[in-house]
Amino acid sequence: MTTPDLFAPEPDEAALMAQLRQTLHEHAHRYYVLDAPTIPDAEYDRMFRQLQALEARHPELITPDSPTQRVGGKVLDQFAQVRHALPMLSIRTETDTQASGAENFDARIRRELGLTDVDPALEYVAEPKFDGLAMSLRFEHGVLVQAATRGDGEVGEDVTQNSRTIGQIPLSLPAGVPTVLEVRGEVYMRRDDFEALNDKQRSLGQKTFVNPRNAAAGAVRQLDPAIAARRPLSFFAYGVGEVTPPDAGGPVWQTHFDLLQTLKSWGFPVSSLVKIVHGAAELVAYYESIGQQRDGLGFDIDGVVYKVNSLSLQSQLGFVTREPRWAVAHKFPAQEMLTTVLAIDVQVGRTGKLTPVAKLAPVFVGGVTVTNATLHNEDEARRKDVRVGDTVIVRRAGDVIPEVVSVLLDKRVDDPAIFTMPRHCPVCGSAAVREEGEADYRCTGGLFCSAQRKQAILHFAQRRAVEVEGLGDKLVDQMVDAGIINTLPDLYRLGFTALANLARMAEKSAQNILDALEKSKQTTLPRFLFGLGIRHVGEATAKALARHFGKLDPIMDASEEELLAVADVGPIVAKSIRTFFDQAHNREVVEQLRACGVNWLEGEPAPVAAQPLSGQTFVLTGTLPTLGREEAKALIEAAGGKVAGSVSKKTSYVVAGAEAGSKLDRAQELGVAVVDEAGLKELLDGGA
DNA sequence: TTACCTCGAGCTCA
DNA sequence: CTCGAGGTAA
Repeated sequence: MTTPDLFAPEPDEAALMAQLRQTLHEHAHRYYVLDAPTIPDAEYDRMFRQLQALEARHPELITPDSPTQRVGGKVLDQFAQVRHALPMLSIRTETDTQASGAENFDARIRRELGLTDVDPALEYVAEPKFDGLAMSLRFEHGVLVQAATRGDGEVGEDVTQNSRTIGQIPLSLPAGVPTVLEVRGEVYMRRDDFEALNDKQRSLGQKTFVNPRNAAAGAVRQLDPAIAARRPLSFFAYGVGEVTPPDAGGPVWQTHFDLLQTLKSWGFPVSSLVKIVHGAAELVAYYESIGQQRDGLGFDIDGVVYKVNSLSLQSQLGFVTREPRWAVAHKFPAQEMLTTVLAIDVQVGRTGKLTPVAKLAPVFVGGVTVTNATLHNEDEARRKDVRVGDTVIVRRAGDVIPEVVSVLLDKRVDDPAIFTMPRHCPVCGSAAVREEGEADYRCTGGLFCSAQRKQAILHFAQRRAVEVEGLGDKLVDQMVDAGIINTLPDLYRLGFTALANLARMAEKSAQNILDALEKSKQTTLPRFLFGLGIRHVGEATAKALARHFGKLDPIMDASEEELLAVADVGPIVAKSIRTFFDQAHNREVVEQLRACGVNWLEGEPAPVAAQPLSGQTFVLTGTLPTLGREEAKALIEAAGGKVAGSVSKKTSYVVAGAEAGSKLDRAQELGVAVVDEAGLKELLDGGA
């Protein structure tokens, strides 16, 4: 034998380390997930320190799944982007927040599956909808390698380091798990942990969090994992993403419930409130039962989720665009609170639209402090009859936008004046008029109105338009108020001194703005078009116009008829574009911007794509053998056709499926051509 | 719409 | 220390 290398680990040290890791994993699972520790904390700490000591001596033996690695991460300077192997889809929300809303889901599923009343009740899994943030955990060969936020569903942020600090997330899985396993679930904060955290924050003189969800979201977004580790987070698994079985064999699970049970056996926390239920009545009962338990749960939920249990039925049901047809989120009714109306302000938008906004005494509703609620327009304000001084019920509708539900009339005092929209713009004093058939009043001041000028500049400078980095609303306010900017081209004529004279604008900031302006000159036609702020021309239309014409001048000179030839441009949009470029001052702005050096690469007009169905109108009736209604509609529209709701002389074809109704009779009366699904497919292929 | 985190930079006071 | 901008999330 040669002289032993003094620094090599003894064989039994390596084994001891492996064994410590294993034991610590087991106890961590009992402690964090099962909430039933079997050894004293001190004993756990002793083993943990022993492993730490061994790892300090043999850093090469540290494994990424070692319990000591939960807090070892380094401070990041930003989160990396991660593309999800399988997109993280969103779940459709049932709009009816009565318990009976659950029946809609059951009815929809039965209809999609072609079941009748005599067929037996369907099996569902019902689970609470946790109020936290969605997370996807990727395990390869049983080791946690990546954790990502949901992002836009396709691409999220890599928050692996922070996820490792969450005790309930296993770092390694038992042998025999799939080689690739993505577990999806919700990171959240328990209410008691949230309270304790806020107590601690208070005692440290640091700011407290408004609600558990925001505290959890904040923790996950920490660049320093050491801070994240001090925020007590929890996790519930509710599904999977990519799964590659070791043997690459057939389906791993038959039902969603099996899947959850397996995840549980592998060490993931799965809610004990997850239940198998049958048929509409049990869905309703589940919703009611969870609603009653809600306050006592120890964590926040905002509803329940129903899923079809059978995975084969799930795949049979498939997806509508990005949402699975086999699941639905059923939220509890939005929380409502009483507050008073302090004032009704009128805001002026970019297009001059006047919007009444109720200024409210601050109330805490559904986790946030609400102080504003839009009243949309005069009719809406009158319909609700909101007046200054009124006591009103507010809620957060559809999750986010605060809404005045109603006025408590018996609490009204002094008979305040009915709200009327001012006939003059509150900012510039120009006449405000309401066109025939329109709901909105508009300030007629145009660019004379400083509010509209500000909005126009902000719109032009935003990221999705020409992007002037660092130019936000406060700065635009200052510049317009100081009179150093009036029109868009003025932006590019700004001098350093004029800028540097503004508040909080010293040399460095002024130079940054000038650099950003210089950079923004090189842009693209769609961005520029969008940035002009032509009514009804959003990003999509700007792109379509740019693609169709290739250059700006032909767009400025196009007749309404020529504009109508652009995909998705109808008479209203065409007229709006024409009106915009008919105004001399708008053309002047464009010329001056070009003269200031704003430029883009112009292209060639795109040949009008051969659209096999353009100009033709279809009406769908009955159930088609393979295509869903939405799918058929999308296919027809993609081929340039239109789908109408009822049959008339102008209808080109009626597409009839099984159990076609009166529309088929009407087609025959009018002599409209009738085709089946196969016939439709031929038409779709026809010109392609 | 509100809340959170992060960054760069200006302001304020020692 | 404070502010504004910019990003993310629900």
